[in-house]
Amino acid sequence: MISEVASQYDAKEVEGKVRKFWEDRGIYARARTMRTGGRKFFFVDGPPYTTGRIHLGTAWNKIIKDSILRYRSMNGFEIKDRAGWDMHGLPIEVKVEEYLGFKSKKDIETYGVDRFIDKCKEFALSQKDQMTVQFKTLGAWLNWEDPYMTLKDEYLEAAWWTLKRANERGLLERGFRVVNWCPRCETAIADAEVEYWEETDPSIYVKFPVVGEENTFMMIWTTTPWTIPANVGVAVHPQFEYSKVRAWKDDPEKAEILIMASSLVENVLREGRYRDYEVLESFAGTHLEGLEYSHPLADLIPAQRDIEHTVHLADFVTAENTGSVHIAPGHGLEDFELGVAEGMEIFCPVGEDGRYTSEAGEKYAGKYVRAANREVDEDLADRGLLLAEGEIVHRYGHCWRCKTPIIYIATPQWFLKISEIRDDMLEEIAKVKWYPDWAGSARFRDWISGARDWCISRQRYWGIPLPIWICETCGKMEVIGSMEELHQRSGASIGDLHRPAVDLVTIKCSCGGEMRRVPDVFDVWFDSAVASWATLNYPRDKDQINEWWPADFITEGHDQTRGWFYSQLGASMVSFGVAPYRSVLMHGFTLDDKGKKMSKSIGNVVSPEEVVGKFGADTLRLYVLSSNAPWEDIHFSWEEVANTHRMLNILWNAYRFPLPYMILDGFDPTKTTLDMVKESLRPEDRWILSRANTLAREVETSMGSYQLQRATRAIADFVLEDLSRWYIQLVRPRTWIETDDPDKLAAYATIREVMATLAKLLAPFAPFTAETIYQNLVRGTDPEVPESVHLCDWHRPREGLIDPALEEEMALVREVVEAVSNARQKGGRKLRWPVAEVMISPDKEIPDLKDLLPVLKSQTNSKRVTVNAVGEKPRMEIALNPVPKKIGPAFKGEAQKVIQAIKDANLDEVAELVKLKEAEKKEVFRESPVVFSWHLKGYDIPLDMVEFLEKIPENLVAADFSSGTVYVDVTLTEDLKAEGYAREVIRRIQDMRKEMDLRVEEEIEASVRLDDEEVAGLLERMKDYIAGEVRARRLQVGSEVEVEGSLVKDWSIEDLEMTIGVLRG
RNA sequence: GGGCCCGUAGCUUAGCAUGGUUGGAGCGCACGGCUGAUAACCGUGAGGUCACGCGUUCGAAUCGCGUCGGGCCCA
Repeated sequence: MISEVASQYDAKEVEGKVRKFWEDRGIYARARTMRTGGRKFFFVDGPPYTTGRIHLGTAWNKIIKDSILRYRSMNGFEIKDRAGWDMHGLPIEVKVEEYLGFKSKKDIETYGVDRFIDKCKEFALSQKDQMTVQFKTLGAWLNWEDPYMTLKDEYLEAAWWTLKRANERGLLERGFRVVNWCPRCETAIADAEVEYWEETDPSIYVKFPVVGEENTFMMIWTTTPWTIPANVGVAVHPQFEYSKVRAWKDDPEKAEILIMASSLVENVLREGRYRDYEVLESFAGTHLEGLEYSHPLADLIPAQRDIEHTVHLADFVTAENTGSVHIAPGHGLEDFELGVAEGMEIFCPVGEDGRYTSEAGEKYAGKYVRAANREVDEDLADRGLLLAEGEIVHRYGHCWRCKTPIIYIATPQWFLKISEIRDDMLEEIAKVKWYPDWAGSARFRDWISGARDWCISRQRYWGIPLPIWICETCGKMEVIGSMEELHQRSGASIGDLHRPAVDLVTIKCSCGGEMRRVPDVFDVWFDSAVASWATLNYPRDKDQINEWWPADFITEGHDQTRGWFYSQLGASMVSFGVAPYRSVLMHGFTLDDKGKKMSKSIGNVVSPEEVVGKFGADTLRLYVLSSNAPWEDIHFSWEEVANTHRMLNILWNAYRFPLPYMILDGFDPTKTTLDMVKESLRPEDRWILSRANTLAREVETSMGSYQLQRATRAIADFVLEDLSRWYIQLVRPRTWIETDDPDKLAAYATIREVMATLAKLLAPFAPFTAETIYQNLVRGTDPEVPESVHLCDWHRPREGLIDPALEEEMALVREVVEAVSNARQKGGRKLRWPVAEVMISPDKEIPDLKDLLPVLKSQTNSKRVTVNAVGEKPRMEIALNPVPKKIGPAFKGEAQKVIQAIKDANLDEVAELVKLKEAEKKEVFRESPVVFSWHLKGYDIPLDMVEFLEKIPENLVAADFSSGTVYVDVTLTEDLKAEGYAREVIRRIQDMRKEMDLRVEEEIEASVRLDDEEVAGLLERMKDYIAGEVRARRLQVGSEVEVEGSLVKDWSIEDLEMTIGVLRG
């Protein structure tokens, strides 16, 4: 049974019903199980971090995934699609710390690590649940019942196993390295976790006293005075030229000797407010190598007294500030590398809490480094070693969770030696199919080329514990790969692999000593890095991985180039030596309408709930899918969202329009199939069927390269242009036919077929609307078909129904109708008034329109349509135009008479002129030109003195289309007038029926009073026609008519007053 | 500072890999039309230094270089 539907597209209602239907009938699960045995499609969900709220970007991400998976499923693929959740790490720790009011790690220890971990877990799980609901609202079909969660034991084991593999392959290394360090969180953080923004910092120029040369200084510049206590060297560039200058302020006798890059001398002396200087000597940087200097604060920092300070050569030095760089290997990455290479002491007198240790000397010990900047400046100044101090605004790194400025300190950490497998990685990504291509060939490639060793250890609690045990006695190290292995090695059974339980497990070493776990946890990026096998429960489950791995497809935002695309590749190369994915679609970001990033502080954030609340999930889905190519950023625009919604509303109207008629006629598509009405199909029916299948082809092609915007735009264009604006207009009169006319049944069957096709094409993108249409028009009439549109096979284009020639013809017809519309407007004749003739004059070959002439006639409301041969035009009236500029000089005094004679020329005389002009045209091609003259009333008039003006006859109005011109004859005859007035009256009565809320088939009695005898007479002639159109049992028209009815209204038609009454029959 | 991407009407965009009639649409605006899809729909019109500059070419929105603005990532 087909049912009538709401007159407005109500997303909330539609989506609520469909969601319930899916749940009640277990449609999702069936969609997956029914494809068992099909070609496998392994999709790995990039796990969103469990923040509790999804944003527009994550919504878009899941919508893309869902559309592609639905499409694949309909195409017969057996799909693996566990949803994933990223649940460990600092962000949750920080939230829980805030919630508990903690300030440092000590608070956590006091509170109890076990209780803290429980809280983190609780937090992560509840936020996961909240987000699941939000994703489901979007219609995103993933396996939500059994998602992979990074906090599950089997997931932890996947990470453990991977690290064990890394160790077996010699890619795990413990190293003393300089790392990004958050002094508040007291942990190393990854490069990816550092957030940069502008910060004001000191900018100081410091003089380092050269040993053995009185009053001589190496000049260095720094923005981190607190690193001066850890200084152990100075670097200069071997190729730069340096100068030793004698500079003074007031008294030349009190001059100092300063060493710096020659090109920067002026700059440094200006900073130090020197009055004048002289260059003593200049030399290459190499000349300075080995030069010894003393630490400027050696008297305050006892440890510095035993360190030898010298100048070193380094390529990373730039010609800025002084051209000499202060080197503190304990506090800088380049410093550290240079320090190790040059055998410097790695001096790091700063603790994990960001405070100086006792090694920094009594004066500094216990002070927070950034707060000590001022004090270091003063101490330098007191010793006469501060040349200048100022401020600088520059980008500085911060902990992306707690926003504390990071510091660099040298600490022992665990690393994966990515630098050793970099080349293999480059080789592997070349085998991956990237959408768009440059995401892999340019962007990702660049990133990997610069890849460094990956610091995977964190000094935190809520994460996967590093499965590394070290013997306290002999230092032997062992990496454990699973819970079972841990049990076998230690004898201990623990219910949960998280801290702190795992910290207590000890293993007997072969030396007889006791092995303890290193206290670190994994960098949270390592969690998601193992997702492609963890989601298959590998290594616990050894079978699935053979069936599915590697992933066929993943898709994430372009920030994941350095994130998940990379971390997964790294972990997979370490474990398996190949890339974990076969194809990657990189998508964009959602920005605001001005192209700016959405941020809470600017207040331009739009949430997905807001959009869904106002317009519904299908609108949001179609909007994000169609607005851009997936890899471009979306500039979110409410206006465009509203526009998308409008399209859905039009689709809804197109869908619901035929329903009442079909119901009234008891239309049963299983009994009246398209095949059965084949003979009755009109050309326009064949046309819309052709268009629908052409559309299917376009959608398929676009999906082949993940051009979701092309697929969805093609569908929207079809709905608006072909279905709503054209086919529905053409088919309307046929639905009013009352008998069981084959013509009507053909229309019904066509509409149903087109809507069924459209529902399937729309299913991946607007699953709710598609389901609603399908349930009513397809499933509702045929219990044999699949229960849901999402259980259907994809609508493969039916080539037999595609007729390109017909599509071309119809395109032309539409152009002509448009042109006629244009001409009518120029001629002041509205469409309701029929015209006698439309004449098409092509100026080039056009397709044969024979089949479509009835369409042309009805849509242009004309009595006759004529198609002329190419170049043939209606007979023009020809006006002669004398050219006074030429006539004047030749005829002088006679000129005015000649001009008048030309104007007065009779038809015969004009005909002679036409003949001459044509002859002249041909003459051009001959060797000897002949001068023609027109003999008129005794004058010989050279032809260039007369021009033709073609004048369209009064009764015609013209308008151009792409292949010619249309002429519309707007002459009004009595018959045309009668019909025009009749249609005006019909339209008013229909309007009143509508106002009275009458059912389509209900009968009425109507009366029309007007004071114009002529028009009354015309209407009288059309009485039967009018009565038929408005279903009036009785109709009275005239000046004496007594108007009565349940509704009486006055109307003004073409400046003529009428009173119309409608009585419920 | 570096890499990759983007910049077309007030707004959202097509076209750009393979340079070639007057750069297409939609929304919004103005005017008109249609009417049992009706809080919908259709036509016409106005609206463009194709971010800017230089170059290649007979010819550039399209190719190259540079500048500016935006995004992601890095330093």
